[in-house]
Amino acid sequence: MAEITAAPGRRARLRARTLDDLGLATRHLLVEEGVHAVTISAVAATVGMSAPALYRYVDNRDGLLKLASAAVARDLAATLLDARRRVPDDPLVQTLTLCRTFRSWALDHRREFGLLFADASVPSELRAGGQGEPAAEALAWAFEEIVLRLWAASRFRVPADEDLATPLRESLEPYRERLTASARAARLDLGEIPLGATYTLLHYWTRVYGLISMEISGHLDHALADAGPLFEALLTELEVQVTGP
Amino acid sequence: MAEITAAPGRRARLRARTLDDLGLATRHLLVEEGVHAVTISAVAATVGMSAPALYRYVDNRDGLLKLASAAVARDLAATLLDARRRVPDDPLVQTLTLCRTFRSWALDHRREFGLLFADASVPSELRAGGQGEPAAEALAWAFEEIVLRLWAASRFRVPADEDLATPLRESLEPYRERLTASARAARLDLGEIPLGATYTLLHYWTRVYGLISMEISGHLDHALADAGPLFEALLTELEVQVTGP
DNA sequence: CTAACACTGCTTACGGCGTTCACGAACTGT
DNA sequence: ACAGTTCGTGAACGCCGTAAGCAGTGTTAG
Repeated sequence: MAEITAAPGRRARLRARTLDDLGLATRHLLVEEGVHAVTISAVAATVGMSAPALYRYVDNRDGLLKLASAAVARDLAATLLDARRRVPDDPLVQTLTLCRTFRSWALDHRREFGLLFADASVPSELRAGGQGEPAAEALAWAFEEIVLRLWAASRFRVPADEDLATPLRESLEPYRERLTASARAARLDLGEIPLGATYTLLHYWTRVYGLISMEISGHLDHALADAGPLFEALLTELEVQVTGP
Repeated sequence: MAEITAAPGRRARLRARTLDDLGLATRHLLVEEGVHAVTISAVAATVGMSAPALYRYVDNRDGLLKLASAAVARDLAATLLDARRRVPDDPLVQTLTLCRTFRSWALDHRREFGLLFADASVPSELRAGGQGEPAAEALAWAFEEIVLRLWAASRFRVPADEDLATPLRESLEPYRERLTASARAARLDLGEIPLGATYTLLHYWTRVYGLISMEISGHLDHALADAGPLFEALLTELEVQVTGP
């Protein structure tokens, strides 16, 4: 039920509008009052329908969250793309911009951030991208893509293969393949990506993402009033890694 | 209501037993079926009472989670203390042990981990320690304490004050004071803790905690089948930092 | 020892929520 | 104009959290 593929037409457009409205209303409730306030009846009331009517559009309550989630993911993607477009076509600048933009977005959209990345309530079911790609993966790829570009452009220093412990090398191998595939799909020609580069990528991604998510979830509150400077220190480290000491 | 301070006696002991049972039942449901399965009636059924009877022991559904949360926090604390006790009295060894133990515990107790640290559903209300200290803070302090001890013992290299950007220095200052106070409370005499040491502390704590929480919430799945080697690489880095290159 | 009290658990009851269903209204293509 | 699809409604069910009143049973003061 729900999700009927309709031929394009006036009716289909109306349906799409309603779906948008539902996503919007859901998101509004989510932002203003939290996930617990996202209830079928509340959303229905917001868009001016009766509760059961929503079932023409979504399968259940989680469907609403999925809807909002997709909208939020689009919003985040647009924000990141936009920030990147406003900035010189330099991979380093773009990398730093991406990180900073992601952090500000997260700080300005804490509950949406929770919905997309954190919430354990509906785990791994909420998909954002078209092909069923979780938002977190799409975001990771945005980071990976620009850092790979950065690496391709500057060939910054990365650990040599033999400096990586054997189990680490083995666990990175599939990751390198996935990166190579993604890069090819994005028409990025990088030749052979060294394992050290994938390690460095993961290193910074885990730190960037980890720091932001800790900040959002309040796990840094006991130490810092503002995690901004710590985040900037991280970016500086990244910059030094790329431009050399 | 609930939480009546009773004089010690047979009845009080019975009450304590029931509270334990409730925590246990809650935890069982949480682990086996997820947070959503933790419902007043389900817990009541598990312990063989009628649902309203639970209100003699907790204020509401969240009270159950609080109960379980406290039990889980005790369990984690015991696990960590125990692991530390089984290991030589060397700060470096103990630090590494603490980190590894925390990670294994988290992997073995994903839902409990979510309850203690992640869940946005009942945020910042669940307190674990006696004085209303969130579990995350207690855990952070466990890490901080041993690393401070490690620093005191080996005075490993940390960034000089002037190598830290000014805003970072300023944002670390209150943290240093809090650490100094905590250290004093724990009868750890360290003299003046340099800002660089607090930075290094925060650096590794964010990486350790960030990595584990990313692994648990599945945000590394797209890259690694097993984050173990990456985690070990992090610990190696910490070790190198301490013992020197 | 017994009378008053505190504690515990039960039944009953209410309101809110998610969800299903059967019905009618409105729109669509022919 | 008609048959079929789509959309929205009100009624209804079951589950859940929670409140209130009632009835036993341990506890304690006289």
